[in-house]
Amino acid sequence: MNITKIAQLCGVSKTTVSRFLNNGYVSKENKEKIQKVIDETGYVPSSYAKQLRTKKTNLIGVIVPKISSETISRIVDGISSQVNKFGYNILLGNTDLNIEKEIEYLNIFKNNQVDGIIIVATEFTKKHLEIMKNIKVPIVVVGQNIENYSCIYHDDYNVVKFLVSKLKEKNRKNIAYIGVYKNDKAVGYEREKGFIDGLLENDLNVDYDLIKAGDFSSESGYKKCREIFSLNKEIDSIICATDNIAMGAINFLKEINLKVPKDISILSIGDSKYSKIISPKLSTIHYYYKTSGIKAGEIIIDKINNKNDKTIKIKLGFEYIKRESI
Amino acid sequence: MNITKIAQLCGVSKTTVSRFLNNGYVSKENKEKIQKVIDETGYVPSSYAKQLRTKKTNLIGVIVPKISSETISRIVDGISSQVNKFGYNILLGNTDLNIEKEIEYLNIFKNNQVDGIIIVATEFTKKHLEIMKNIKVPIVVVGQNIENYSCIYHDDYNVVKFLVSKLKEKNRKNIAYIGVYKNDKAVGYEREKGFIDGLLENDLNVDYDLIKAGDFSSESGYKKCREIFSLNKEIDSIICATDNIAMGAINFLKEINLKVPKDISILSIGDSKYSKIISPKLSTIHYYYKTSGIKAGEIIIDKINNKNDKTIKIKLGFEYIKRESI
DNA sequence: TTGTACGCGTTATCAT
DNA sequence: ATGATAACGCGTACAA
Repeated sequence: MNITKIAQLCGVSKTTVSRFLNNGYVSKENKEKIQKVIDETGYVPSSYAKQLRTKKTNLIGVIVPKISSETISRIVDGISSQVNKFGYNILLGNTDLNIEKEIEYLNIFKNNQVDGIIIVATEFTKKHLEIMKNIKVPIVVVGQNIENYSCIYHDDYNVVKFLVSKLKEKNRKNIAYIGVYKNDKAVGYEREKGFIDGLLENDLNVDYDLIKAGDFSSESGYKKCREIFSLNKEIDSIICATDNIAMGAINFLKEINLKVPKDISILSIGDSKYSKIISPKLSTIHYYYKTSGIKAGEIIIDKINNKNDKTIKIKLGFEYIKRESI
Repeated sequence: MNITKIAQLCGVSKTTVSRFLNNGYVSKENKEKIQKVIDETGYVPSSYAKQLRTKKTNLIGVIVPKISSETISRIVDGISSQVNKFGYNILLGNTDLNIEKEIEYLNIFKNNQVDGIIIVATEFTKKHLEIMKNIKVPIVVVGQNIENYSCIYHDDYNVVKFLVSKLKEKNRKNIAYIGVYKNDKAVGYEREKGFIDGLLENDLNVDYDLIKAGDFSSESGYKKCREIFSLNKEIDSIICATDNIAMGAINFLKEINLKVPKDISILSIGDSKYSKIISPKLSTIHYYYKTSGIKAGEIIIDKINNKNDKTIKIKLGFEYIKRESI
């Protein structure tokens, strides 16, 4: 079934049917006639023919490192709810933390196939930027601030500085840090930098032995915590780059019979669903992940519809959630 | 840039370029020439023109109730990893638990736009089935067994029966159950039915006061647990339909100073990332969510490529993960 | 091995 | 208010 056949069944030209479908001027008579035939036949216009003609797909390409992560899936949730309102759908590029696949998806989305791209990446290499430069559709970056691109990100650097000051308030002075590898710019690099500068600003000693980096898992938190305590140094608190890491660390502390928060204070970032369920409940930072997805959706649609070429930067705030671990 | 211009730049016909792109016979000379021009220009064939011509989009429509859920995102992860291997991508339909949107997405995906549909729904209404009947592309259902459709699902009914027998082994006799509303066929209906039949098979008394249904949140688990204990009945164990619910229940038990597993045994289903982090670590059922996504991907691609019309049913097994809560 | 000519289903242009 | 016709960019019979 196609527009020509519908036109024949109605005894009108396909131009009229097309006008009917796209809200052009059609006589009442014909409107009714066409609607009836469409209902009877269950006709749906071919999206690819339409795309070929209009150069629009109503698709947003969303590139993410790992869809099965609470953080990422909340961002995607936000993007999806926002762009759906405007009739857009999501073409999902799940890269499984594989940088090659990120590049691959950028290439797939290049030129056509999608009307805009939202990318949530941990690391932007030269290769990324080179390809992105040659992409004609608008691009929005979520999670970090990349020069010359519209970005939605959190203030990772200052958040950790803030956490250090919270510990200082409680008179904690021997603070360890468990983060992630630094090629992750936001979670790895920025947060660790915030930690070190936070110590300096609060006149605390920077002991690089107490700064560890692993991956995003709770297992990593557990291991790194063990490493820290094997040094036999005095430690009264730990800042963890993510809730997951904090949970692993707490598990290790339980094993060596240290009480949180009496013996050791723990602070982390994420406010994950489980941070308020576990015991002790985590004192953590709430980040607006879903909001960041919504904002990214807003911006990309503005760029698409209004050919808005401005580079927009949105630094989202944060909320300190005090619970039991401090 | 299009195929005609590339052809001009190479001094060949566009047919030759098309053949080059689709692995047809082209002389070595021309192959090199064309490759060079493509590299220089960064040409990427127009996907919509190709789709219009071939009637293939290489897109799989994936409809899910909520992408920001550990269970769902693991399924999507599996689908994505599998279909990517065959050059397919995912068009994501996130319905935010809104049945109307499920119907909407089915309509969007109808006829064209995608080559196949994978749907993860909690409830299949008549309206769903009516639309699905009229969809020409293959459909695979994940999470429950729907007549006449290929399905990947878990054995929810027998899993809960199994859990009841585990409690019986430990001589627990007063078992409560916290589940979810029964219009969710798999998690709501099947699991609760398994619970009741499990009691009967083990010669245990069925007390409907001790069977509660809420939503999927830990808050619901907390509330329902409180309701159960407000009855002042003897209770020595609780089976929870999900890990989340179990975590909420455990939090309530802590508040009334009941020890898990000494006073109360807890069993649940899901083996979520956090079930092994919290204290006490949950004894739970491992479900193969990612695998179910992979299988769904396998089947849909088989259906697409081989026009395989058989209805395939896969009931996945489960694994009992004994930890500390029993 | 290569090229010509046509058609996929739609929308845009221009006349009427 | 309506219709004839071209064009979007590609793949593919068919002929050479």
